[in-house]
Parts: sequence; structure tokens; C-alpha cells
Amino acid sequence: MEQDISFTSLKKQEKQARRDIIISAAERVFSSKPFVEVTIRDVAKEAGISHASIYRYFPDQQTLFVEAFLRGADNIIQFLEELINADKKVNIEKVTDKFIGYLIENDRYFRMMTHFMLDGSLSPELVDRLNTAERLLLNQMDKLFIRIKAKGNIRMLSHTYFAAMNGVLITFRNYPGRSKDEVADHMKKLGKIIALKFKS
Amino acid sequence: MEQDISFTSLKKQEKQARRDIIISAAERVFSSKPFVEVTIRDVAKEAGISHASIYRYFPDQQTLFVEAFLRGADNIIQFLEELINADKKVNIEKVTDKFIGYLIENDRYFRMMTHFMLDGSLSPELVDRLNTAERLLLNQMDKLFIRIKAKGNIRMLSHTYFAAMNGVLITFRNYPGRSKDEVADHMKKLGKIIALKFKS
DNA sequence: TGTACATCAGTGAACGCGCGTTCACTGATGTAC
DNA sequence: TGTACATCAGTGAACGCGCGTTCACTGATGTAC
Repeated sequence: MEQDISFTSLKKQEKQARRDIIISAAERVFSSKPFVEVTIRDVAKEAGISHASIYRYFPDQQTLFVEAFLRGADNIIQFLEELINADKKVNIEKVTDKFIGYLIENDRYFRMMTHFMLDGSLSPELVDRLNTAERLLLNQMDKLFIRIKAKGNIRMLSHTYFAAMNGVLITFRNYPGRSKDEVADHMKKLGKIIALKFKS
Repeated sequence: MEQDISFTSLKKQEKQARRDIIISAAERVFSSKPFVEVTIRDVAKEAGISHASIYRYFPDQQTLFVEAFLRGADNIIQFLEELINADKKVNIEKVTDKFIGYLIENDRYFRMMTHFMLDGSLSPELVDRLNTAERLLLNQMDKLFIRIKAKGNIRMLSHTYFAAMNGVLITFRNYPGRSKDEVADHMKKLGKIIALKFKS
């Protein structure tokens, strides 16, 4: 019986490992093209399996994409947490600069985030999970503002700061005639302006 | 001959009028569903014609959608211009509040704008036209900052302000469990925080 | 050890659908003589 | 005035494509006796 349990659980682990491989493949595909253009066939090809096999691990496309998004959201939150706790004296300019750099570097997170923010046709369950992730991110920003001793309604500041960051990244994403580096530079300059405004 | 010219030009006018009707129909459809879900068949139905007829007036879908967007962009710019010139003494809080209200009310403009900002697969010609419109909008914001005697690089302020506005509208568009009015209210509150930061 | 059976990952082919676009046609209107 | 023709808006049907998803099957592995 004990044998049996460990065999079964090992199988489950293996299945989970294969699931993870598919999610990672999905993340890679999301790096390479706009969210709405990513297909099940793309992900399967990237993972090196047949597209029909995806359905051994996920009931449908939406579930797979949500899993990939949530993993990305976790990474963003973790990065921001480390960033805020890195130094004894937190510096909002530095945090903003590095945060923008991270989101540019990990473009897929940003792609997925904006897609889910704009998509109105989400199941309530998904909206819930999305919202939980957003709240965790805002909690980190709250910590940032508390540590710089900001005045007023902290949560509202976090909302505004978060929205402004998103806006910079979305608005200048396709800055025509600029290289990737020039765009990053411009975004960081705007980020600095925002950081300074939120400092006082 | 003179007869001939006036007949021909009248025909052209009529054709243009029918084109305009289709564009208006497209705008109405864009109000009702996400950009990527709008089809040629939707627009045709809204305009009361067969979907094949669209192709008498526009070479392809993209051209029609771009025309609709540019008309929307013109409206936004005009609204902002009037807003800034409305009072003798311009008030950035008031301008921000009304501007956000306008974009919420005319949701289709915002939908189209964000779509085009995020879509990386645009023809260079379209990118150009899009950019021209964006620059006209930023020019208005420059005027705003000049009139409130802002310090520093005015254009960079406009970029930051514009991005922050976009961010607010995108980030809280699907605020779960809130009514349309509550969302508008929240956005305006965040807008006020931004306006105050840009005032000093 | 051998044999019949169960489980399940993996797959190529196919289904059903909706889309943008094109085609072949109709019918109304104006023109030439 | 009548007739043959040109123009063009409008259309239903069809084409070609790509997608998410399902199906029927194979083949490997483990289990029961």
C-alpha cells in the first residue's frame, strides 16, 4: 500500500512537471508576439509536443494562459518586494528605475498584464485571481510609500503610482523610429519625473 | 461640360457621404465591444448594408478601422483644446477631471487608442498617421503646462502627464465589483492626485 | 515466466466555426444615337 | 421616343484560412493471475 501511494504520487509529480514545461513554453511564446496572436499550436510547437497533447494537461486555452499569467505576476511581485527591501534607506527613484527596467526586460509579463486589464470578457473566477495578484502588487507599493513617509491616503498613492507606471510602459511601447534602448531610456526618464513628483 | 462636372462632383460627394455613414457605424460598433472583436460583418450590419458592400468604399478592414480611429482622435484633440482655452485662468485639476470624464464617456476613442498603441504590427504609414495625431494631442498638453507656468522640459511633462492619464484609464477600467459611476469616480480621484503633483 | 488486461501519454486527422475577402450576378440610372 | 450600351451600388454565395477542440488510434508501461 505504501508502495502504491508513492508510485501514484510520483506519477502526479511527473504530470505536474510536464504541465510546468508547457507553461514555461507558453511564457516564451508570450515574449515573442502579442497576446492575442498566441495560439495553442504555437505553445505546443515551443514545448515540442503535438497541439492535441496540451489538452491532456489543461481543459482549455484560457486556463493555460491564466496559469502562465499568474506565474508572471508572482515574479513581478517578488522582484518588487526584493527591490524595496534591498537597501536600508529606500529610494523611490531607484525603485522606479529598476522596476521599469525589469518590466521592459520581461516584456511578456507586461503584455499579459495589459491584456488581462483590458479584456472585459473574463470569467468571474479569473477576475478574482487577477485582482488578488494586483492587490499583492499594490501592497508592495504601499510598503514603499510608508517607508518614504508619504502623507495622505497611502493606498490611493499606490493606485496612482501603479497606473502611471503602466501608462508610461503602454504609451511609449511603440515609439516610432526609436531603438529598444532609446525607448527604455525614454521610459526611465518619464519614470524619474513621476518618482520625483511622488517624493515630495 | 459644366453640367458634367457638377454631376460628377455630386456623385463623389454622395459616395463620400456613404463612406462617412460606414465610418460612423464603425464608431458605434467600437463603443459596444472590444476592438479585436469588431468584424466587418458587425459594421455592415450596423450600417444596414451587406458586408460585401463595405469593399465598395474601403480596400480592406485596416483602412476602415484607421479612418474611424483618426476621426476619434480629432475629436479628442478638439475637446482638449476647447477645454484648455475655456477659462481665462486655466486650472489643471479641472482640465484633468473633465478630460477623464470625456474619455470615459466616449469609451470608443479610448478603446481604439490603446489598441493602436499596443499593436506592433502596423504599417509604417499608419504608424505615421497615429504619431501625428499623438503629437497634436501632446501639443495641447504643452499649452496647458505653459499656461500654468510649469518649470523644466515642457514636452517631457506632457509625455508623463499623458502617460499617467492613459495608465489610470487602462488600469482601473475593469475594477471588479464596481459600477460604472464608481469606476469613473475612482479614476477622477486618481486624476486629481496626478493634477496636484503636476501643479507644483 | 507467460498472458490477458488496464491505464494513459501522445498523436495526426478531422470537425465546426467565424473571419476577411472575392465572385458573379442583379437592377437601377444615365448616355449615345 | 425607342433602343442598345455603360456604369456602378449592392448583394448572397462561396473561397480559403486558421483557430480551438475532439476523435479514434497507437504504443509503452504496469498489474493480475
